[in-house]
Amino acid sequence: MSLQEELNFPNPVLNPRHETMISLVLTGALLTKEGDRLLNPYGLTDSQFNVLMLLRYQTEDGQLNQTQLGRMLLVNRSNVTGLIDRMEKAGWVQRISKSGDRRVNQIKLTNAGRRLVEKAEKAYFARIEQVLAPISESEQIALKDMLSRIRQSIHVEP
Amino acid sequence: MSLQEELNFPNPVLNPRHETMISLVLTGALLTKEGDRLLNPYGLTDSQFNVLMLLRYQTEDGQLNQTQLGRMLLVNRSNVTGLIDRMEKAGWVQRISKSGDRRVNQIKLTNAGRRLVEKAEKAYFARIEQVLAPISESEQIALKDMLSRIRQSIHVEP
DNA sequence: CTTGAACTGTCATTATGTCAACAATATTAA
DNA sequence: TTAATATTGTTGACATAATGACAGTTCAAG
Repeated sequence: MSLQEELNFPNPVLNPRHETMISLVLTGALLTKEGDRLLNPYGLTDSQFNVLMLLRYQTEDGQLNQTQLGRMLLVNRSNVTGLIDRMEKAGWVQRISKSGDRRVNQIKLTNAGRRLVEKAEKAYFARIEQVLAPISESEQIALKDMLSRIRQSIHVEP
Repeated sequence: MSLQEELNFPNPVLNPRHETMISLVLTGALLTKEGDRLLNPYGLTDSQFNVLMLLRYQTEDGQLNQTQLGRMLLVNRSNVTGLIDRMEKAGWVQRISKSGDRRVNQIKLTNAGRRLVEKAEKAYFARIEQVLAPISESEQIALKDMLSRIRQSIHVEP
């Protein structure tokens, strides 16, 4: 199906670069929405799942502070306040004050949070397998390489 | 630069499918943020620019109703109300009641809206050229094809 | 023709994201 | 040591998005 049909456009997108751009943004958005849909039965949003996964796989000692979380999620640290507020209220993480730096909140998975992410990631990984099934292993490498080059190119000053 | 470095992760992402997934979502998010950054000097958000572009290039008669806009932007029509409210207040679009169906608002570019999108799209297209420059024409075709297959695969029932 | 279904736009609620400003705390320079 | 600078988390204002409910309108089945 063409991009034009997918988006209910009456006219084709003429500029090929523009079409590639739309295709990239659209795919990212649809994958995010699909993640949200999949995680909904677990009471999780996509952002909350990402926090749980970071605390599970991307810590030195099981803890990350809010600024580190913001950096890894690529969002402003002001967002992390509310995100952790809601997750703490749900009982999945807790704030622990850091000894030696009273500015810092260390965030840590609770047992409930760990159990939840273990369940949710199973469904998530299974769905990823399905969604990426039509891409062969060598294609996947080529895809990652192209995406990486595009991201590098964004960071170069316009 | 590896995905791990880009995201300030202390550990690598072990599952290759998961890494591809992260790469796709990340690239879409960064491109969207870059669009927002680029459009900011014009007083536009990414969503508002998309509305202007749809009204410029994807209409039969210069008009789209709010439900059509929602479908083309891939958002719920309830969001379009506020989006058009703000754009109408800014003077870029106007609501026109449809003769023959009193439920419908037809949305139309104003002259100010047309002038604005003509300026903004120049900067936008120029930036797209830069960002996608590291991808050759044949790579671009392969990329679009892979992305299209992934999107089709999302729509298949899990 | 009337009744019920479908569609359109709006609104409230919730969650996420931006940015700018702020107080508290740490760190660096003089 | 003191003064300037930087960092951390929070808050408020604003924009976007999903969902569910609603009234008004149109359409279709009977």
